[in-house]
Amino acid sequence: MQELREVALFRTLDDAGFEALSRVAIRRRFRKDEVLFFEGERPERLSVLVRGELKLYKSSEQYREVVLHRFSPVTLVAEMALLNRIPYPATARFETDGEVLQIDYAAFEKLFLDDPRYARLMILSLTEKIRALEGVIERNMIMSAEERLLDFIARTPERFGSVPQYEIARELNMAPETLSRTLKRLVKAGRLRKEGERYIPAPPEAD
Amino acid sequence: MQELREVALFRTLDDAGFEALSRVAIRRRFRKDEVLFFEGERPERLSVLVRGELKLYKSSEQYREVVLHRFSPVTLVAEMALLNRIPYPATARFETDGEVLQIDYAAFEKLFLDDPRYARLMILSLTEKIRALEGVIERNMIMSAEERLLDFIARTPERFGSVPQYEIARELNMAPETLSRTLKRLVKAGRLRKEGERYIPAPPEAD
DNA sequence: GAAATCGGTTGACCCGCGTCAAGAGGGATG
DNA sequence: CATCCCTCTTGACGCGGGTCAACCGATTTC
Repeated sequence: MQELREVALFRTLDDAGFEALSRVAIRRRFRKDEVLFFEGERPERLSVLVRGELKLYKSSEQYREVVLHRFSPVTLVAEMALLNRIPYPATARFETDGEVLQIDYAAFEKLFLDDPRYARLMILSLTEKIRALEGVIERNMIMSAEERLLDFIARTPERFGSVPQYEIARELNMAPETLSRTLKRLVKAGRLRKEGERYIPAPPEAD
Repeated sequence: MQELREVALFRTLDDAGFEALSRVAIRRRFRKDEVLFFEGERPERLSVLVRGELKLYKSSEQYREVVLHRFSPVTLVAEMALLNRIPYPATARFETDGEVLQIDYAAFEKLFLDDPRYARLMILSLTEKIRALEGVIERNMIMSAEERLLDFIARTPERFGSVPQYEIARELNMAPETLSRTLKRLVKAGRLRKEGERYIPAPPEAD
């Protein structure tokens, strides 16, 4: 249960509180592609991701899928729904094998709701989620595929070459074909340079 | 300054606190189309909308525009940015003439940060914003124009007739032409019935 | 009563991007 | 060496929805 110590929220606990928390926490294992919870389900427990990659996404009958978050350990998952006792607004699915620790709501409430430090941390965690959602909107509704790609290369140039392109395409929410075409177009327009597997942004100067 | 009493957050204040708040609050008037703050600007003050309609939106050079919120009085605006001292992630522009009360950050901090009730209310306000953002994502990325329209009619059928259609189109984030065409298509397909100015959902039964 | 205005409709067209299908290169494996 | 299998590329095509422009009533204004 040592992983619990890594969650900022739980650092507010004294040893007795932590002891109590450990007693009620349940460890659950998941395989790749298994679902932690579905959109619309009612949350019963607080989940803490301690191993594996977890994807939180919305989807429709029309097969569209929008990834709201990709969680890496160690982090709280979907505390918003739990706090408000509302159905999960999205589905969480493991992208690798993974593990969560779950704490039932009653215990969670007893341990935290009266602790003033808890509130500060919860506010922090919530503002993080707001920023993440704003990022999703920014990237998927404001930016074109081309802008998204340039932004991605500027932020994490090392991903090219270390990971297959279809993987990058998924992260960028575009078809692999679109990625390939966009790369080619940008190189031809002189806005990117190809160096081996990598692509680096070219300054907008004529030579 | 009586409007301040209407904000949930400020109800936590005792009379002395409220008195102090009133002394530091500044009232500012805005005309339609004026900007309260721009995306990227650093927040200095907490703004409370007390009159008029305020639109919070993101936009890009490619002229795309996504409305994150439409605020009606009385409500806090963009407290997230202020809390985290980060630049505003979006632009706020008045859609009608309006007024805000502004409280500078130092005063705000002094009055609230130590009040435990404040934290609960701030958490509430933040979770509201998260839900709103999730709604934006749901409506604009998951739903098609048709689904958005049906959803809108199901929720607020009375808007048709009481407001021009181009207005409704803007709320639904689609061109007026698209709205007109979609309405026509749905009526022809028997999924909507037109009653005067109104449209009502038709059950999916053949007669 | 003619002209202007305004909201809504309709057709033509375009753009971004997804999907489908057919290669093209390059390791691994027989 | 030949054959798979992967990943990436390329072309053809389609779909949703935006934009432009013309047009159609219904009111208002002169």
